[in-house]
Amino acid sequence: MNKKTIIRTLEKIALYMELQGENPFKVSAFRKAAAALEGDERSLSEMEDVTKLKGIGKGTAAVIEDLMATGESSYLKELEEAVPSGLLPLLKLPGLGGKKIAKLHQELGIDSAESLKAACEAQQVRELAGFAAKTEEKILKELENLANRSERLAIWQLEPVVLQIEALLGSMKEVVRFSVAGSFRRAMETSKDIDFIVVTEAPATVREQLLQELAVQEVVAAGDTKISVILDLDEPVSVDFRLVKDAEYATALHHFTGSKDHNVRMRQIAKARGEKISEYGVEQADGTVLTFEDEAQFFAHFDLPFIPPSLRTGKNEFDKAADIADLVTLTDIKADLHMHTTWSDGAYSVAEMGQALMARGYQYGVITDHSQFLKVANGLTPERLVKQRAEIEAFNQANPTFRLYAGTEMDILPDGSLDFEDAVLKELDFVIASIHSSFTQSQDKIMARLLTAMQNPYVHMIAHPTGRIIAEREGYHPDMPQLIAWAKEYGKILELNANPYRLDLCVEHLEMAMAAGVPIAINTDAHDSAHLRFMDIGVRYANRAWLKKDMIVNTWTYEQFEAFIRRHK
DNA sequence: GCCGTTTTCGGCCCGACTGTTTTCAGTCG
Repeated sequence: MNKKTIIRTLEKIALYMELQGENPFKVSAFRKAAAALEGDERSLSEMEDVTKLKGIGKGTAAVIEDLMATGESSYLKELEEAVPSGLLPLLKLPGLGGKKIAKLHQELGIDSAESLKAACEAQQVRELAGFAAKTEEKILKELENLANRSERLAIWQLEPVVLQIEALLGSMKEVVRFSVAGSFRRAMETSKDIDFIVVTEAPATVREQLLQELAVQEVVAAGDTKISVILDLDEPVSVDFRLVKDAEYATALHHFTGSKDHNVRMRQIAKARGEKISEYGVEQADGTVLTFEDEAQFFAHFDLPFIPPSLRTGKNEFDKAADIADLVTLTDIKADLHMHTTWSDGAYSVAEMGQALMARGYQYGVITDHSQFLKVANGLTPERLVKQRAEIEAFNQANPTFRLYAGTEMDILPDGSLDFEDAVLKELDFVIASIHSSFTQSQDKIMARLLTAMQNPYVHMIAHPTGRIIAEREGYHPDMPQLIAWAKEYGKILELNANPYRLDLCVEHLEMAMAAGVPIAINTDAHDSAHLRFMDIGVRYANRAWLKKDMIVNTWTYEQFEAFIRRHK
């Protein structure tokens, strides 16, 4: 019996109890027990007594023991017999929670979306106490939506929308300051919607402008403090705007950045001190409300360091607060080691990319166009590589305060060989090896290809090591513990590709790499100078894995980096 | 169901909103 199964079982029990209209605190006790197991890094066999964990008591421990002894939970079985599984999807309907669904089941025998639809159409639902015609109509409408509603949207779908809205808010003179919040700010791979905190003294004007300027498909709510719209883009995107006063900015931003679990923990901390946190401020025992200039001051009030948004999981950020100082921030980044130019499939020249790197305040960077195998990307032959190097050197001559290196993103070919001979690689400053083809090969073959690259003395880094695209493509499933072991053995860098399409390595793999002491490079894989902005996403994503900054290659100084790339020469 | 340096009973994060009621329960983020 593994830990994940136990966690899932406890969560499933909570779900079924919810559908019985069970006491919400009892339901949340099972969720807390699951979270307690998840938050503990030890395996089950390493814990002698689970009830020692905060959040696990007699009841939940009994379920765990049952699972360990028999492989299943008799309690869950009872619940499954009592509650039709067809009710589970109904929890996804906005406006319906456990209590109402329990009532529909008990009073009308509803056991599925189909029977709920029939009952609404027969106008039986409006007869129940607590329900009426409006609720019935809403349920019918949401049942329609349930079928064709798109799930969470990927970060690469949301990022351009966020950028566009930021430009709009930045152009509005009534807007004092603003920030994106929610799960996007926490660098989650997918989000249900986008949240913005907007400071203004003229909410009505801002509201009208937003509704006018945005591609609004549907206005869900448009009050003085909250505007909620669905935008008509490639996919419909829900966006919430919270309009607040300047003094409320920090606490509102914190509140709407979440996560929910993080907020719960913060409020418990406040409560223990006789204070009360809300989005409007921190209420003192005497009733006065404190507000803060920014989130850092808000955290400082509770004797906490600034907790970066992507760490706000409610799981371990309070226990590991002392480690936050070791984490990377955008200002630590001194370079970008993976980018393309017009020599292959990029949109800007070598000089333009170099200028863009300098404009970001970096010390160095590497041009890494594709190699000859990638014909669709106009990959470079050895001859063109030589010509490109001359152009890079010319840039360096003209810009002595910055250093642009000549590199390549070389394909690892389907047959396991590398796209350039050692004689070619030897002449390059920095060599990235990556897989862009034959993703469906067996894991053995994929690993054999990666091993060739690992063993080549001129290769410095493996880019986007799994080949995944978020919510689109799983990639080629390398044996990650093995790959990380090789990286350690052969002294290679593994990439955190910061392009929001990829975020590869993922959080879990980054944690494994860091535990093994393998250096990571956060790179944008820019095909356009504007893509250099993805570094921000990469840094926030790296925080989620608690990557220490001295393990991150592109926080190194020019001298440190130089020493690393020259070590075999 | 879980928890306790105000505690073994009484509270468990907080506030807005909606739709139902006519003062509030349920849902949501």
